[in-house]
Amino acid sequence: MDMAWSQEMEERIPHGKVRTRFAPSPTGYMHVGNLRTALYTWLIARHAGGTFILRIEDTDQGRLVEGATEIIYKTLRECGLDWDEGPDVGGPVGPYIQTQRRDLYKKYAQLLVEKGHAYYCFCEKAESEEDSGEFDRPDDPCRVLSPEEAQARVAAGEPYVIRQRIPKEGTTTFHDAVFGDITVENKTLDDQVLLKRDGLPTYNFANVIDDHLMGITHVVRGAEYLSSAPKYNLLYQAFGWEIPTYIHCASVMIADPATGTVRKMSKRLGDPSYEDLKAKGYLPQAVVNYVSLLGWAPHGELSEQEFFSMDELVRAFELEGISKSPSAFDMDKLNYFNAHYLRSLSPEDFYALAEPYLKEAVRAPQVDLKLLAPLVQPRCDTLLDIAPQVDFLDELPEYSTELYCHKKMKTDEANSLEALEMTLPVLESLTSWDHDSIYNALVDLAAAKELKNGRIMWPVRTALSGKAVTPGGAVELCQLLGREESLARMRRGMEKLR
RNA sequence: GGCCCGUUGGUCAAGCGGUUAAGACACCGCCCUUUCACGGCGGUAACAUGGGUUCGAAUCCCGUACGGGUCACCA
Repeated sequence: MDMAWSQEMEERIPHGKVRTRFAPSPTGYMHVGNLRTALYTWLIARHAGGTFILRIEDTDQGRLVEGATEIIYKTLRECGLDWDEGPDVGGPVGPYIQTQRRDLYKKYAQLLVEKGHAYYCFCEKAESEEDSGEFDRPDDPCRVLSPEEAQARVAAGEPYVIRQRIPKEGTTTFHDAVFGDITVENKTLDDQVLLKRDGLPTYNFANVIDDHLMGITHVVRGAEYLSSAPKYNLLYQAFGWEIPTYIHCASVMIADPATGTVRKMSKRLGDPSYEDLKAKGYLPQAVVNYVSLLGWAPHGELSEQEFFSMDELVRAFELEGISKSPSAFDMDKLNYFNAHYLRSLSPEDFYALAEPYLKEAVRAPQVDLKLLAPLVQPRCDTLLDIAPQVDFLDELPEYSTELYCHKKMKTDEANSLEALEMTLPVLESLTSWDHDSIYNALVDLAAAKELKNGRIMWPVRTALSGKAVTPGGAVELCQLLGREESLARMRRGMEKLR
């Protein structure tokens, strides 16, 4: 057989540098667990000054989702995970979409058949009902077909798959950078399908072929693939190829309030995708930073650091820090990270992000959103927290006069009315409506009456907002609402208290 | 069920034979303060379990329990 094609492919493989790949299936939104895998894969490449490749694994024609590839691109871009080679940017070992590599897999599968490490199978598609309760698979009769007979049936046009021929005896050991050496008995491995009836490769086969032909040095993936790793080794050995470094990452779990336990994250059960989190007002940097620490921890002197810029992450990321045990995604902690990133933003940057949310929530024309933004900035976990804090600016809500009673401020309904009555004329006579003028007027009034500031401030704030909690206090609210609206709301408060 | 993997506070986790077993989130308390936040200070809380090995074990070995993964012509 002419093996020139094989030689040719080999020659395209880049050597000498770390090369990693993220290889998602375009089957929908990007899951938080996928994002973490992508991040670790990218970090390993960047840390080593290597190459990061994007490959689209679309061999399951039945599960393709329209637009999913674009979502993958968008998510990676927003998270700062740039790729050096991929479907859109090309590269030396393309194409980077598996369905465009179709013929390749078939050739390699046939090569394996010739070498005796695989065989044609003409059996009907096995029923794979998980609850069949049957775990033992009978020997495949096609395994013992003579090559001649198999060839003849193929030539006759009979549909077939190609299966890997796993040795019945012995053991296979593989090495994983996270889990160490793992040995299994070959008899526990089944003759997995390599090439499907439709001529496309299975995930397990396409991975080995592509990872080799693309010169991948470090294979990063979820621990759910740990048990198929021995079969990969057998495949690499059958081809005589060098085995890449495996890096299996334990699953990302999520608390299940229904059962009070944790379970593996799943999109099907409504667990958060990157898109979901973004829609819920989380920042990409916060998500990336938080996710980086889910199953990895920096070592040495960095072990107490939790906030990392991308550059810092690239420098700090070491395989040794990857955890063997699954970790639970914790919304509280994500909130903490998001709040931190939100607060770290410059006023300008925060305003740019918050503006659409502020505009949506506040229509009153006199409210200066640039004044409002810094007040809400330290009070938000997510951008979605903005609206409910500022809704009172448009319209004074109905409220109970009990709001005027505050133990620590020593206020009650009676003395609040008095406070408002004495404050109103002071504010009415104010010639300038800026922060300092208002503040000084109120503080001076309190001093003149020998009252604690709170005795004045609390009633004013309450009258202006009708809420127990507001961004900013009495002075800030006066500023935001403007003179007329502020005075009107104070009069309204006095009416209610009388 | 077979095989494989895992197990430090509620959660993320440091630790890699000798520590008062870090730190963070959450929770609680105090301080700051014109509310609430922010910020500061402090507190509650952990090595699944039983055997070894060792002068000494959260760290090494074995068993048990519990949890997870896998056993598709899905990835």
